[in-house]
Amino acid sequence: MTDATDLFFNVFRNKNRFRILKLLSNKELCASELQKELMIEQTNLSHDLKCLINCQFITVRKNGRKRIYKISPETKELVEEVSKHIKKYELYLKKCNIIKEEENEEI
Amino acid sequence: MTDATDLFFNVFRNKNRFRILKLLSNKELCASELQKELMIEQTNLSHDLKCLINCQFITVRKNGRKRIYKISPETKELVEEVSKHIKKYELYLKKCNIIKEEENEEI
DNA sequence: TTTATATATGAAAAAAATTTCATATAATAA
DNA sequence: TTATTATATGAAATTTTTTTCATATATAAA
Repeated sequence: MTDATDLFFNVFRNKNRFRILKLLSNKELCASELQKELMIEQTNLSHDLKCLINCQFITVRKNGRKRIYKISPETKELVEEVSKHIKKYELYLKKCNIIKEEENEEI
Repeated sequence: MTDATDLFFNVFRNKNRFRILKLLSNKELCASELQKELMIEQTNLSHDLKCLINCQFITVRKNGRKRIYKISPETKELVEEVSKHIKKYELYLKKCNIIKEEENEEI
């Protein structure tokens, strides 16, 4: 069951994890900086960071009592490609939502 | 909460839905043909197809008692790009799995 | 028309993922 | 040392997704 496709989506499917990866694409950040940006619970963020580390999508290094997170070059490239596509098909994707909303109105 | 990123992942995150899109990238297929290829439950497939139709990632047309599914050109391009990336980083993604397995062994 | 084939649907059950909570650890400052 | 800051962890609770089940519908063949 765990082929490359699964592994890819296991990590990327999560909105917060994807947002973390996008932030780390710009520069290295520590957990508290990520927390401030993403407005998510500390403990929650910590779980997501662990997930990303397990998958080697990001790496950590200690600096005082902070931990600095860094995205891997391969993952950075991947995030940029996916972001590009989401942006490119934004209108198209938003249309999907309109259809869903119309469906809900019918009920 | 429903921005383009969410919408994108809502559809693409599912393994079966992604496999459907990959099959439809090659040629139009009816549900029973998809079922044979994917080896998934009829009712299950039907639910996934509905999801993809709702999002306009695929379209349907009737032909006798069969329904022929067709991927949209934009989605086809998107699937190809993501597939290309998954293939490119296959080894890298598989490493993630090894790490997870090692973690499990420690327990 | 009855039967068979192809597909859809909705609700319940099951599984998986995410969030919350309570607490732990590690490093530095006081 | 003790307190504080920064982050991690595991388990329980919650939420979301997927699967299953029972049944419906639509078309064509017999």
